[in-house]
Amino acid sequence: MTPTEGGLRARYREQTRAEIKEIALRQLAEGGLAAIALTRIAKELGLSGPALYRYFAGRDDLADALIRDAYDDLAAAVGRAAEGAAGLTPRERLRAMGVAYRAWALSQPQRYLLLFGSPLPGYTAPPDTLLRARAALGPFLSVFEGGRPRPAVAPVVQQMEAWERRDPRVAGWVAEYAAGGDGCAVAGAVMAWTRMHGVISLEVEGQFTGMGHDPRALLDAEVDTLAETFGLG
Amino acid sequence: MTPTEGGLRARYREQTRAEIKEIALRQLAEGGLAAIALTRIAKELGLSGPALYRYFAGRDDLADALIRDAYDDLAAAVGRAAEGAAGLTPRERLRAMGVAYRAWALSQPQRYLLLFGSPLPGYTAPPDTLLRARAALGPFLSVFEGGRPRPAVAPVVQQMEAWERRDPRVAGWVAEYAAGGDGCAVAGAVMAWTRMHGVISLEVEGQFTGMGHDPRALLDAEVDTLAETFGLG
DNA sequence: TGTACATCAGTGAACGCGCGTTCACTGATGTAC
DNA sequence: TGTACATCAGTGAACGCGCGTTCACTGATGTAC
Repeated sequence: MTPTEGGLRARYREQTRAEIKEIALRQLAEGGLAAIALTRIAKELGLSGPALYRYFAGRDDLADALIRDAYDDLAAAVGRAAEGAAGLTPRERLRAMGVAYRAWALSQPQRYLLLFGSPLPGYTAPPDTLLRARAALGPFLSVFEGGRPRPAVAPVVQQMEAWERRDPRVAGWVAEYAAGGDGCAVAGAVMAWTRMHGVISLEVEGQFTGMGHDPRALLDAEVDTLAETFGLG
Repeated sequence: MTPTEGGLRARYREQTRAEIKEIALRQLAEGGLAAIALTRIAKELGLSGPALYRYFAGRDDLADALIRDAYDDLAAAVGRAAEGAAGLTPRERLRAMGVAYRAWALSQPQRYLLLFGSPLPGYTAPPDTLLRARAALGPFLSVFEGGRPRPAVAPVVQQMEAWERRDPRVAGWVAEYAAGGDGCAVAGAVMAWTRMHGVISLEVEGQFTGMGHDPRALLDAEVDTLAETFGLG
């Protein structure tokens, strides 16, 4: 008998799974991915170590779940920002989404690094994370739709167009977020991603310590110059 | 008696230190920072574990040395690229240095992540790494010297100017690489850094897997648009 | 409504692992007179 | 040139640590007739 849909057991089970992930997130925040230890999670929950294997197949399985949740959470945060700026100009929407992206990262640095920091050698994320990552980037597509990119980024735009023609899943992804999307939309979204990551990851890692600038101003500059490069209004 | 300058013992000592770092670098390349283990280094060297404590005060001390070396190596690579492109236009020099920076990172990904990847919680790099990091960024200063930055980056330029006025060590740093350097030079160098890091770190971590673009083209686009933004020739 | 059975959550003991680091020591190498 | 001594490299044993994971098990909870 698989546990009934809304049965008591099934509900308790989901609740315990959630508690486990919650404690794991706290350990992650305090000491990074390496600090997540099933043994200590169990102790904190008042359970014995092996009990956790009722809820997760092992350490990697737990890590998978955390990564999935984090991508979905980030995608939701970016999505909310996009909705909130729905009526504004592309440039303003881009800025709002960039701010939301950064705020998400700063509020939980280790969780950001879980997604975009150094990968743990020997651990490979599950394949469906690719889709979740694209969902987080999706709202950026619509910003760059119909832009007039400058010649300097033309090669990237062309490569993205070719990619979209080649891979139907990509075309589907673009269509979902930007009905008339083209290579320009993909190129813009990817470049927004790399630029935000460049600033935010260094900030989150503390590499800006002792430097005389406001990281937020740096991010704004990146966003604005990107809007210029892609000819956004 | 401290070991004589060029004495036999001192030379052997330096040689063994170098061998230890060499093996540690190999372990780093294979499994990241977490994979560096004194025990296994000793075994590979044919020594007992405690023997390593003659050469390094402990694991953190060894990590310090690796980080110092890596920064110096990166700075040398960038410096060579700068020298090789000495006579060219600022835009061409920037591109040459960007290519060298990326090549260094790709040729030894884990070493790049040692410098710019997720920091190991609990470990703090020694203070002098700040100077070494600036040395690696130094050659970029001269590229942006005398540029005409667009309004979108004006806030960053102003912040950098204020920083330069406030902190004499920064002024010294700038003077060393760009005699007539100003806030524009610092802003350009920092933005070059964050943009390169954005592209290169994601590439090195494998985040571009399955995507339809050439990372090199992406880096070129970043470099070219940056040259435009700062009004380089 | 009661009973027999399957399914589940959780336990305690144990395995095996590699790690960083300290300690008291031995023997070789260099140095000072 | 020889001798006494300080300094160094390196050893082997040991400590203490926490980890992931497997296993056989007990008892409670749900389910089917």
